[in-house]
Amino acid sequence: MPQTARAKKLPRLDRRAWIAAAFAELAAHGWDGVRVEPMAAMLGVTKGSFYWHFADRDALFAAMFIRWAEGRVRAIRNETQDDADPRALLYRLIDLYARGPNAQGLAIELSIRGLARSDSRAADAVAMVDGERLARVSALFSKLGSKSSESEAKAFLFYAFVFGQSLIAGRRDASLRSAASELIVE
Amino acid sequence: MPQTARAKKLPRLDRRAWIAAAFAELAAHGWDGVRVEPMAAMLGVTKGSFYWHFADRDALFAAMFIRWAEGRVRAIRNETQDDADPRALLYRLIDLYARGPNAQGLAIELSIRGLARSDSRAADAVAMVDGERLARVSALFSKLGSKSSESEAKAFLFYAFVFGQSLIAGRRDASLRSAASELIVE
DNA sequence: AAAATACCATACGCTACCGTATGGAGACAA
DNA sequence: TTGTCTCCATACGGTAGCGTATGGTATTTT
Repeated sequence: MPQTARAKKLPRLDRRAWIAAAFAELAAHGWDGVRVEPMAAMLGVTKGSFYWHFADRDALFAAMFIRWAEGRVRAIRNETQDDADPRALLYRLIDLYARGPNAQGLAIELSIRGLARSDSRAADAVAMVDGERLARVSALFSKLGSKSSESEAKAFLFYAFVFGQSLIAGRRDASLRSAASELIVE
Repeated sequence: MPQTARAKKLPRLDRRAWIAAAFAELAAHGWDGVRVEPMAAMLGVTKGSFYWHFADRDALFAAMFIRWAEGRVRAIRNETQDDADPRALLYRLIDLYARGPNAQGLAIELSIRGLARSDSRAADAVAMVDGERLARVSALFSKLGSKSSESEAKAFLFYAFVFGQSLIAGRRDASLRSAASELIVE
């Protein structure tokens, strides 16, 4: 019997497709959701596909760490490249990480940071991303007139706030958030 | 044959013992680690014990949410009750949540906050805790001379920083942390 | 066209748990 | 002592998912 091609047009999958699906599940249900067989069903294939592209489930995780780190580093570079007003850029960054549209990316970030406490590869990935982000934001504060040491402290405060704020309370209080933002940027 | 009492003296377990063990596993391996049979083995009993004290695994989770919320509310009340210098109290709170000894409690907190995005009971628990914490810290800033609205914003910033800082980087930079702390408390 | 290669289906064994059913063992009361 | 109640052991059936083995189809290469 024919192997029941899953969509007539059979768009063979590659690693990227699997990784993308894995990130979607990670955002929706955490690491518990990233399971081979259910994902295969959603993609309309079987495990056979997965185990051709990846050695095992752990190899998928490793690939996710690397892809996430690369993507985040590229993102922060783009977001801080245009030389607009540094102050406006900072506010834009806060919005970028706090607002609704990025809820998925935020969930992914928090999940990876959660794993980083026990998985060294995940820890390496967040260290890389944090290093780049802190350096970029620190540079912005320097442009605003802070000394080197002070701009580093402000950058640390800035990012700690951005992520901490995402952990606290429902996103009901946008006014509280903006008020707190002003306290940082001055 | 005798039922091989697990320690000669057989200290029967109660709900509290199970919940305590569950929190230990949660801190160490996340929600994935909170599993009935492995925990029973560590406690030196069998599942029979668990399913006598709890209806199922989900009932354990529910109990953990409640216990955690109650404990955290009690804790923040104790920590802000003595009327020492508000400024010193704020610095002490930062240390309390950031330093090493509380790594376990922090891991638990982050795990629960992670679940809160999909579990409404967990979300209720963190909402209760956040409400109490923000109220208490807001009161401290008010004592320092801030207006009502401003002290709320500062409390929000304060707690966002405290938790965000725990997510960022290894705890290598204590100096960065203290410098950022001063930026908040002034 | 034939052969090699890339990608996937099918089927299987295996382990780790969940939850249930039932029957004790030990304490405490009558 | 005899019952009753609390707490746990043992044993079982069931499911979900991991990884493997093997063969089949489509696609590219020669």
